[in-house]
Amino acid sequence: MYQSALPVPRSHHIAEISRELVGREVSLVGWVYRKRVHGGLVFIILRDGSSATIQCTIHRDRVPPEDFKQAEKTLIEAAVWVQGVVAEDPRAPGGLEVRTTRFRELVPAEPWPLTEDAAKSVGFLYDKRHLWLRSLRVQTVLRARAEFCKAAREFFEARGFVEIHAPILITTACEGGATLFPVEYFDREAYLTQSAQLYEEAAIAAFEKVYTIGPSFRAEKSRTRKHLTEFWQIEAEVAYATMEDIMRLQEDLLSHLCNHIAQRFGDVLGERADKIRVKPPFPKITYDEAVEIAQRKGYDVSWGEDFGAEAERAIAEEFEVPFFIYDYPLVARSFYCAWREDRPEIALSCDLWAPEGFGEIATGGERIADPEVLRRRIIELGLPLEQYEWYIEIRRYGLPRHAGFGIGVERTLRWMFKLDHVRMVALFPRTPTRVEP
RNA sequence: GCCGCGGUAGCUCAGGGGCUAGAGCGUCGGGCUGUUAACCCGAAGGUCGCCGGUUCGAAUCCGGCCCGCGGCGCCA
Repeated sequence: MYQSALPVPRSHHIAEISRELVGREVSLVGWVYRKRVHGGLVFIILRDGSSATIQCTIHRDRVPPEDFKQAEKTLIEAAVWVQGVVAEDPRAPGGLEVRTTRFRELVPAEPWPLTEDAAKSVGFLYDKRHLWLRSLRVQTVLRARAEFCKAAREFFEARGFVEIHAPILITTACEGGATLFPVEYFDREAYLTQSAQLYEEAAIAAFEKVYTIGPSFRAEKSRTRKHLTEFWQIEAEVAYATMEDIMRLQEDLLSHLCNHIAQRFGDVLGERADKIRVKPPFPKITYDEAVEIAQRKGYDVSWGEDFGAEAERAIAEEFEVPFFIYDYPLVARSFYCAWREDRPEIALSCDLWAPEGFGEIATGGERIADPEVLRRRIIELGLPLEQYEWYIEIRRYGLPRHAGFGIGVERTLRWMFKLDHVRMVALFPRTPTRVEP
């Protein structure tokens, strides 16, 4: 016979408790978020999977003796069951509380290591990330990440894109070879993917429009607030598209994501919700104009180089909404990048930057569609031609001009919520100094 | 990879050649029927990151190493 893992009745989730339930009896299951004992009165702030909390009051003379004893002894993060009557009370946080009639500790907890003092230690919090993610603050960001990806799917599905899942184990480098994580693959060496792009390019000859949401890995020892060694991208690739088309697609996508998050997280975002309610078109400046801004603000950028951290911040501080930088020098871009016919030193490539000093969140552009041009480019850059034969071969069978982009999930959410570090957006962030827990 | 800061109780930190290494929070025991990170009294809790050196004596000084944090570089 089937037996539930929940040995007690549950009538509501905490998020469902409202003034309409005042006077009604409810039974709740959750975790002890805070506990305060006042002799014959115990206050327990309960939270559950609905990411809401409610205060439960347990009076010694209103519950069975054993129930009171359990309430008095239970520790933070123990799983408990509470039955009681919803009451309005100005003394309760949020104005509502549950006047408890029955209490049971379902699963005990040891003393909770994440004390208020522990919050001062970033290293300790990430050491205990498996516990820290129970905090409401972390939950909010992770929930936003889930909504972010859901909204992206809605966006692409409504436009007829096909979702693909590109391989994680690869042998063909997409960016610089030095940044690949090697993996023992039987008697060969393989790598963890840096991007789904090359595989998306193969798939557009089947579906015309594809997208993917998945992980990317970069073996760079970058100690910054915008780098993870394992991060997620939303990538899309479109047949018959130009750089301009792909810029429009990015504007539409990011606007959709921003408005979705602003609507769902208006309460935590406060005034910032309006700030991120952006709409197309976004400002567009050339690389040369970006260099001018940097130089005007006192940062030295020589043509053909990427912007340093300070210059990037300075440029991004000039804007209030996301913006594009296009007409990048070809030397600063990857091997697959197409270029302007009238100015071969200029790539058909653009970056999408978040404003307010945040900087780059997405890169996109048109790819080389001609097999011979691509071959020459690979040779010119000294890349291992044999590994790219399949990638070139796609182009020998009717591959039209096409373009695509990849937008960083963590970086974009970092900007939306104005977070200190991209690692706050990852369930278990991976950085050069951290692969655990 | 470079520069800087740090590692002392479960957590945050103080101490900076010499009695038994301290405080707050948390935990445990006691008290308290309206708290909001409750409060009051008491107690337990330590490989002072690791290795070596100097010294009568090292948590403390010196050298090396490891780890973490912040920034830069690299990079999407």
